Amino acid sequence: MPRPRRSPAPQERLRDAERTKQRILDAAAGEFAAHGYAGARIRAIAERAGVNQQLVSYYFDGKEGLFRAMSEQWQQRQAQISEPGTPLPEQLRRYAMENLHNPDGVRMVAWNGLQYTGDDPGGTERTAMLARGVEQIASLVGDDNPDLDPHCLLVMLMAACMAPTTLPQVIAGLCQTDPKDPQFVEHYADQVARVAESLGLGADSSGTPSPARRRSRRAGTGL
Amino acid sequence: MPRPRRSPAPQERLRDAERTKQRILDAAAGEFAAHGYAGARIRAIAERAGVNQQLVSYYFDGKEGLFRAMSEQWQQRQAQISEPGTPLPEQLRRYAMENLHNPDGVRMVAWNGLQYTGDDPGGTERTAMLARGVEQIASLVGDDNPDLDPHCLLVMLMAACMAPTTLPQVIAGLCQTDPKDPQFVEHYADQVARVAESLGLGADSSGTPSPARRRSRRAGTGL
DNA sequence: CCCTTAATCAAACAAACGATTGACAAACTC
DNA sequence: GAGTTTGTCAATCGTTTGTTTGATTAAGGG
Repeated sequence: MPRPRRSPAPQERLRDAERTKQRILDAAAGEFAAHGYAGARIRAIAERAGVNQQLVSYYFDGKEGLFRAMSEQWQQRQAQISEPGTPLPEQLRRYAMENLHNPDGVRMVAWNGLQYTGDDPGGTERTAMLARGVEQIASLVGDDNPDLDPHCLLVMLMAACMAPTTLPQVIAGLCQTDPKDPQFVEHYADQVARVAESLGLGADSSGTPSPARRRSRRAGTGL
Repeated sequence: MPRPRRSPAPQERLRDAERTKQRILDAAAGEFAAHGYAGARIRAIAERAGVNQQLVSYYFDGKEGLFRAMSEQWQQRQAQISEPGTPLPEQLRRYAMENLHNPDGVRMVAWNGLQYTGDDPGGTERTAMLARGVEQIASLVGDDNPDLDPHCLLVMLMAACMAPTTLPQVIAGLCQTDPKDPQFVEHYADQVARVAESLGLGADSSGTPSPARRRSRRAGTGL
């Protein structure tokens, strides 16, 4: 049995600063997403990460420093999930599905919104990503309905996508469903996409017709 | 100078349990709305109310009891601000204006959403109020677009209305505006109403055409 | 193999939190 | 007006919080 003395693959060391830092960051993401900044507990984060509580102060600048570091890394990842060239309704459908596949990310944005005091750690990337969406909207709805502000419209759609995470009480009361139920989230995501189509956003900038539409049609509204 | 010994108007007493309780409730609303449950401080609430901290435990069942009592009273008030018979776009415009006139109310709903664990203190009234909105939507959009779920649509619109409070970072980054600026909020509220109209919700159930539309028109969308 | 560096931990610390205690005085009862 | 009730407060308590200290041990370089 060959004993690898200097294996090229980094063998599992007992002490690895980078690995430990990442473990803490991941644990922090879960804890902050679950309870917000004020509700999160350093002890709980350390326990999740399986490390001593003191390491949080050792590697980061206390609770606030950890929160800032975690926010930046998180948003940096988050800003790279959008594929350009995808039709808007499909993009919205996918973002609404984040309520199911990445609820922590959605919650993070929501917490940051309520705790917003003027500075937005790592918000530049998200803004850049969203700006592309604004352009898509502008090119689609611009000549059709010149009184609609693309910026506001995108904000509305984004808020709408996040509703299963941000307004679960309302959904539970109104739809008589568990807001986390995969079937409902899928239904809701579909509805968001359909609303976007109804607003005339059903084609991407290259003129490709939206493939997501199924039985949806649009008769005269009488307006 | 007549000294009123038994004035019919309740003269200002030095000690008035009901008045103090209400002061605490009001202060609690401001504090909880500003910082959420975990971030709110009993000391700060007592300071806001101008009373001794101990009175919170005396009149209510600790922090949690105070939060519950405050939530119930708040939502009970909140559920009575909707005037039936108002066209949906106008109702939405007014609700979006709450971001300006009653930001605490909007923030309360948002905090409750993120902290939702299954029970919703006093959510029955809000559900009843929103159920009327669902019926309006159903009667308006039902035969026009049978694939749109009125429940989901109302949830989306409500989340969209709350965006200036729930997603101020996004608005600040995307619209280059102060999300609290009255001019912007007015603009945003107008936009929400216009979107509702574009979705075919521009008339109330009695068939009255929407009075809120100004320059908005509706050409063929090409769909 | 020794010695320095760095990663980790257990224990303790001061501050802040929510809650309790006991005293006191205004308001009400008779 | 005496006595009971009750609204209020100052002071303090036990707990939890985030952080710091000092010791311990793995890792790496000579």
